[in-house]
Amino acid sequence: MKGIRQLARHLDISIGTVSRALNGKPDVNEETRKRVLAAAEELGYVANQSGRSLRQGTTNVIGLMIESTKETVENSDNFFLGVTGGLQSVLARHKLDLIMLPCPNDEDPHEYLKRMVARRVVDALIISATQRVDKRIDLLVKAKIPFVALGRSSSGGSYTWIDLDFEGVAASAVDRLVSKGHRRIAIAAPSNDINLGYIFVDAYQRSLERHGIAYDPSLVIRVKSSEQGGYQAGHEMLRLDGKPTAIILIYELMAIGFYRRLTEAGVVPGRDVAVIGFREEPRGKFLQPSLTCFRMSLRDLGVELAETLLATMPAYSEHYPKGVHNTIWPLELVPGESDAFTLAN
Amino acid sequence: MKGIRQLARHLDISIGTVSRALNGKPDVNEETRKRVLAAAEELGYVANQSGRSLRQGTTNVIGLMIESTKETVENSDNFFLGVTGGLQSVLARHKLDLIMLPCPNDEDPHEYLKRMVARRVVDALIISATQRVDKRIDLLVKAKIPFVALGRSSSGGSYTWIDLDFEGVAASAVDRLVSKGHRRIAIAAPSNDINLGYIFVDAYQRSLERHGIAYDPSLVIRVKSSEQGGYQAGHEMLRLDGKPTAIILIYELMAIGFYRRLTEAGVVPGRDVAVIGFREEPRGKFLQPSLTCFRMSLRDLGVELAETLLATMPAYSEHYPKGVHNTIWPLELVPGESDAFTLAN
DNA sequence: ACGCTTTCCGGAAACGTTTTAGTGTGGCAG
DNA sequence: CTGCCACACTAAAACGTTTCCGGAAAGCGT
Repeated sequence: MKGIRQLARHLDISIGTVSRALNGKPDVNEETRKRVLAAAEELGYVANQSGRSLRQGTTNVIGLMIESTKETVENSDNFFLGVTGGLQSVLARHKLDLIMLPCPNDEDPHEYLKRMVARRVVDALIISATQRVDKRIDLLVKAKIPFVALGRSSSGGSYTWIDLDFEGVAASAVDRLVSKGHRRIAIAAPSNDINLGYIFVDAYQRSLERHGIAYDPSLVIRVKSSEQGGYQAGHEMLRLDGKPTAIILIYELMAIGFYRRLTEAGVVPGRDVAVIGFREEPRGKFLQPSLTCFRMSLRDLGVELAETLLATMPAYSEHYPKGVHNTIWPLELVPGESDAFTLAN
Repeated sequence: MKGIRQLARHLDISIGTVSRALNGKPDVNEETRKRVLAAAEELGYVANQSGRSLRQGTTNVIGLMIESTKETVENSDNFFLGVTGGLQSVLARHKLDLIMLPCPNDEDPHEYLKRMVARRVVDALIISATQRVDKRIDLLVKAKIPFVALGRSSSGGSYTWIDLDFEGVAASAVDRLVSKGHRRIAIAAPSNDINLGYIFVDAYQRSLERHGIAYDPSLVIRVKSSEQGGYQAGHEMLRLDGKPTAIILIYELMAIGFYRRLTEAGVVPGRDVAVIGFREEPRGKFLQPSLTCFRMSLRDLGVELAETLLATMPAYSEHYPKGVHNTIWPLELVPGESDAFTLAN
């Protein structure tokens, strides 16, 4: 277990042969290979990663960069853990390991990523929480590190990303509300620079206009994507002139605070105002009335992410269609009672 | 940026000197050091981690192993992300990076850990979700990898761990309920092998007996630590002979389902039965009535974890008290309305 | 017997870094 | 002048692995 040399000596065989045997290379007798494998198992030998990485210039590790800002901590809940399941199921087939790289919240994500890239600790990366213009993308493109962004940025350049189908979700939500007679539909969007908020609101605007409803900027409420933000959204909505009869909440978590503020004001969600949330959360079930929202499989998203990532890695491009992929990930409507409120018209 | 050799050539200096200059070693002229540092910055040179690790047998990386089983995904929510903040703030001072190692849910955690250890990809480890008897601990002890377990096991052997103060929490909860006149107090504990459940129930039993209340095993309800589990717990509690007047829920998340089942039966939490939860969750606020529970700072726990871990690492023992540490982490009671129900007696 | 191919294996170089041992210079005390 | 030391540096070894290259042995057709 000191290294391959010990193993080779123990077998009275050259280390080159041992290495080839272990790595499934040709040019080694099947009989010998069996002996080597057995001995490795018995002595508990596993190749030292540093030595291997140094030699072949590859680490066989994929990094998933996540940010542990207070907001992410409060919101993302099971999101990343859910995605890793699907990721790993694909990566394992190629003997790739996944590690999560949590960016310290007192460090600039861009600097952090630069450090990780320079140290060559991963072969490829998945970045998340993509900003509207995200310097990390230029960095990775320039460094020629294969990567896929979970969430598209708005900066130019061609790179691989996967993003949720905000357009589809916004259209579906607006269509549903309009079909119930609503014309003044508000939307609560996150106030930070995550690109999601902008794309979502754009799609919301287009959907409205498709129904011949003029876009009213005062109906776009920008708040923190948190429970408090939802409360705030409820507060602001109640103060609006020409009160909206429906609202779309981009983060499901907002619904908690939103309901609370409405209840305080004696307004009943689902009866006096129609509410649609966005991403389903397992623990959203408690909400009364149940929230109409959109569901996706985190595991499947992980699988898609892994396959898309492998496609960007030259070493694996034989199995996966090479090139730049831009994928829109669909979600499915989960009807609830929160948008039961219907306007006669 | 091809490597230290390029940098050395560019400076017309030997690579040994460059290395010493960059690493703050003595035997290098201050003038030279400045030149080297400037050139490294300018050319964007960062040492290749594999080369360095290979040479010095150390990776400067700390691993936090987490399990992404379905249960963990549903429950752990922001727990790990919250802890990483504190962890990193300490580790960064020693130029140590933190990575999270998510164990694939189709792989045995013990095997996974063995692989990671053998590959020598981290210098030290934090393991979590400690089992009642946990093979991982023997493995790490035997391999002489510095580690700290988040959660103690019940197997023998001396190793460093940090665990939550279940004894204190159980005693505090029982005392509080007893002082409100309750004598039949149920407890909902997780049905898996996580050691937490056992320790908690033991402490619950001792607390009861301290008040002269006989321990009744039928009041211990073992369910999944999830929302469904809470529903199940509510169901079982309603069926018990000699209905309990109070209950302790080990996972806050259980409260969602528990409330739901009670509501279905027309039983009002806080009025007809006293409920105390365990660990506060940011998104528990929605519960009506608000749940009496226990709070701790995840960030502070992370700091403690990091310092304890460093104490187990020989290379850092100068700054931290060396040796085996066993720490009990306190929590603070957060009074709510869920245990307002008081028995006259 | 000869040449050719195939099969299997050993030797050695290479990856990028840190660290040890050694070298040359100059200053200073004797 | 000689010996000694401190200083700043160079050269080279070492870490553990993979992979390239060459060569021995065996099989096979002529």
